[in-house]
This record gives sequence, C-alpha cells and structure tokens, in this order.
Amino acid sequence: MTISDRKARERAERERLIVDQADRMLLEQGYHGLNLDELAERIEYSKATIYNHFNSKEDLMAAVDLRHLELRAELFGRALLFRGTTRERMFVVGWADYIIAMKYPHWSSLHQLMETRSIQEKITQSRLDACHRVGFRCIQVAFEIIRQARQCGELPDDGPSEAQILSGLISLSKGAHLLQENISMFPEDSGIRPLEMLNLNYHLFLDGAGWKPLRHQFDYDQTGLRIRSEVFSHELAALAEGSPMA
Amino acid sequence: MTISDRKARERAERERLIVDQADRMLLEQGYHGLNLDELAERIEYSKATIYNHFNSKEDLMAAVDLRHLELRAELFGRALLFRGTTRERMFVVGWADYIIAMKYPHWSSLHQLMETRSIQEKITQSRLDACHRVGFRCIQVAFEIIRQARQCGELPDDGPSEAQILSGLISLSKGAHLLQENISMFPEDSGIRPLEMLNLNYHLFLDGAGWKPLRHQFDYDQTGLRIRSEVFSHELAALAEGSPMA
DNA sequence: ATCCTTTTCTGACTCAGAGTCAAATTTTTA
DNA sequence: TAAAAATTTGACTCTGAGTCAGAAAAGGAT
Repeated sequence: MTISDRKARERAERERLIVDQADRMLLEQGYHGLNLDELAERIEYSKATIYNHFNSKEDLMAAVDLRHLELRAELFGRALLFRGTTRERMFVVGWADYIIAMKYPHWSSLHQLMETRSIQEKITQSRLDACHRVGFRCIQVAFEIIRQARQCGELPDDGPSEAQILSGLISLSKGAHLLQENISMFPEDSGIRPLEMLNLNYHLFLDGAGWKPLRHQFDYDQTGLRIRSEVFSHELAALAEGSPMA
Repeated sequence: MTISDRKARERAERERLIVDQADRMLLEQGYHGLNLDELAERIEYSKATIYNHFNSKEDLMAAVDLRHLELRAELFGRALLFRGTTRERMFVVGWADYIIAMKYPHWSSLHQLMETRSIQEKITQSRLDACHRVGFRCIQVAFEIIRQARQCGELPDDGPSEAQILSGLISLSKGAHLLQENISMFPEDSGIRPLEMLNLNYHLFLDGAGWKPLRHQFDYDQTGLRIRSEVFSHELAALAEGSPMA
C-alpha cells in the first residue's frame, strides 16, 4: 500500500502547513485575526481545503492548542527522570510549566479561550478526546510523583490525598496563568505578580501538605539551578536572557 | 431638573430590562444563544436601542458580568464583620466565593469567557474600569484581612508578603473554578473534585504560610457552621429551595 | 392647541466571515 | 488512453453583529 502511504503523508504534511500558519496568525493577530479566507490565501489552498481537514475554525484552533499541549507533555515527562527527592522532581514540572509560558506567551491566552464552554461546543469529539488524552499525560506525571512521595515516606501517610494535592497544584498553576493574563485588573501598586509568585506559592502549599523536605530543610535554590542546567538548558538557551522566577 | 431625572431613571430601568433578559438568555442558551435580534424581540425594543446602551454584544455581556461581580463584592464585604480570628474571617471570603458558584453556576463560565483577551478587546474602557473597580473591592477585603492578621501576629512577620498570600488564595480559587468547568478533561476515576477540595487546599496553603491558628489547632468545622448560619443563612436558604436568581 | 426643537427609537439596510457544494481538476487504475 | 476515484476549489449561502437616515415621540414656547 505504498500509494496510500504517500497520500497519508501528504495529507499530514498539509495539515501541518495549515496548523503552522494558523498558529502564526494567532500569534500575530490574536483570535479575531485568524480569518480563514486570509489563512487560505497564505497557505495557497482554498478555504474549502481547510474544511477538508477541520470541521470548524474552533476545531482548527484546537489543533494548534493540541500541538502546544504535546510539547508540554514532553517537558513534563522529563520530571520523572530527575535524580533527587520527590519534591524536587515535582518542581521540575513547575519549571516546565513556567518555561512553556515564557516561550509561548500567546499560548496562555489561546489555551484559556480553548477551555471555554462556548468554544469547546464546536470542536470535534475526537479532537477533544485527543486534547484530553495529552492533558492527562501531563497530569499523570504529577500523579506519579505524588505517589512516589507517599511510597517513600516523604509525603506523610495521614496527609491529604493524592487527588487533593494534585488539584491544589493544578489550581495554583492555572490560577496564576489566568491572573497573569488579566494583570491589568490590579492597580499597579498592588504588588501582585502572579507568575513570579507561583514558585513560592507551590512551596507554601507543599509545606502545608507536609511534603518533606520542607522549604527550610533544603536548598531549593540549588535545585532550581540544577533543573535549569540539567533538564531545560536547551530550552532556556533558546529563550532570550532575563527570566524572573526566583 | 426633575424631567431629566425621570429620563435618567427610565434609561436605567430600560438598561436593567436589557441586562436582565440578556442574563436569562445566557443562562438558558449560553453564549451562542445570546442573539441580539432575539433579545430585541424579547424586550420589545429594536436592536438599535440595545446599541444605544451598549457598544457591542461583549459590552452587554460585561454588564451582565458586572452585576454578578457586585453581588460578589457585597458577600465578600461581610467577611470584615465576622467576629473571630483573622483566619476564620478569611474563610468567610472562601464561603462567599463558594456560595456564588453554587447559586449562579452559569456565571462561572460566563466570567471565564469575559476574562478572555478576545472578549475584553471589545468592551468599552469605562465598563472595563467598572469591572476592575468592583473586582478590586473584592480583593481589598482579602487584603485587609491579611493585613489585620499580620498586625495581630497571627501571621508571622517574617512570613510571605501580603501580595504573595493574596495571589496564592486567588489562584487557588480561580484555578478550582476553571477545573470545575472543565471537569470532563479528567477521567472519572481520577477522584479530582476541584470545588469540594478547594476548602482543604486553602487550609494547606495557609498552614504553609504559617497563618495561626493552624488547621490542627482549631475547630474550623465549627467555623464553617457559624459562617453558614450567621453570615449566609439567607443565601443558603434560598439555595436549598432551588430558586436561582433571587 | 400649534409649531418648532430636541431627544429617542427603529426599519431596513451593510458587511464580514464562517461554512457549503456542485463541478472542475488531478491522480489512480485498468 | 479512457474510465473511475479522489481531491480541490470558485462561487456561492447564511447568520448575526453592527449602522444610520429618517420617523416618532417628548419637551418647550407662544
């Protein structure tokens, strides 16, 4: 079946072309700037061809989102390989999250929009499922680390449940990204800088959950340095200098 | 100027009529169900009249959102009057947040949409400012309570900054509501129930921040009972009867 | 009441852009 | 090389937000 193999490849390539260009337009001009007539012109195919791949504009946007989600899952996965305490490993996940936000600042607002009911209504079920699967891969990494922590006693047996801790960490992350998007709703002097504060918030929460070693029993700054150089040096080099995140 | 007074009143009344009906349509049929032609028919005015009050569909939705925000600010404000420790007072805010979510389940998704870049672009600056002002009133309540806690020593002087704690609490809340909206992205057996877990997450976080009395030094269940009966009994009674939109 | 002015309202548009489809074009097969 | 199958597209439709010139109503002066 060599011909249909080639056709499948060509189809996948065209799909990539469409998603690439859509991503670029989203970056340059935001949601309203993603106009399918213009997109068709840019990729030098007709609009109907786009609809041959995607059922709606939102479906296409989900494909863009999905691609970022996949990268995210890849970066998250590296946490499992990090040599150190379980709590250190969890911070690799936090760093991955942060790096994605820095590297693709527009993705945050796209993803926020994609998680909206009114958008999700218009996405193909199969693509929605794909998004959920990848999203769940990310979560499973965190879940696995929490499980390890409990097993090796770094997380007390009588402490909060795995799901509880997971929900707290995800909430902290999602909430911080949301706040960052809407930073303008705070007066300038409020001193709230969500993303910069996220790291310490993780620590406060995990201290509260009793995840050893506690913040004061360990040099987590050192961990940050190790993570940056051992796990994400490539990604950080690609980023221009000057990133906060204490 | 009694005539222009009357006119202003009539105008405000019509505006209320529009916002009421828009809110109802949003509740019944979601974002896409809010069709301005249909809305015009329902209120028995022409569509152009709607545009006499609001600059765009999104602007109208912001007005709906604003009304809920105002109720929220009202409920939050009650926290300052609660007699108890500062940490108990903070939990009044948490409960207010929860009650709003229960009472207006559709508001959560509306508000999520309203905080989106692509929507905010289309809102009048003055209305956006109004939203921010009310939102900030909510935040100030929490800020004030944190300040009191520091002052009376329940929050250690060498602990995290006010803004740090505030950002954590807001993130936990926003994140949990976001997760609740997208609960379908978790497999059923994951055991994640964001809103139910939110309360304990607040406690873990505040324990981590060292806000006395810690979770184990105090009967916070009792506090919950007191808050329900002393502060929000009226709202909870209305809720139990299942009468949305008081 | 009558006429003029100001304010408010609306019918009948425009316009953008998502989404469709029958027919043209290209590719495969025989 | 011609019929069949798959792919692509130009030219549509359709929805719904947003506009505006002029009609209608209200206010004010005589």
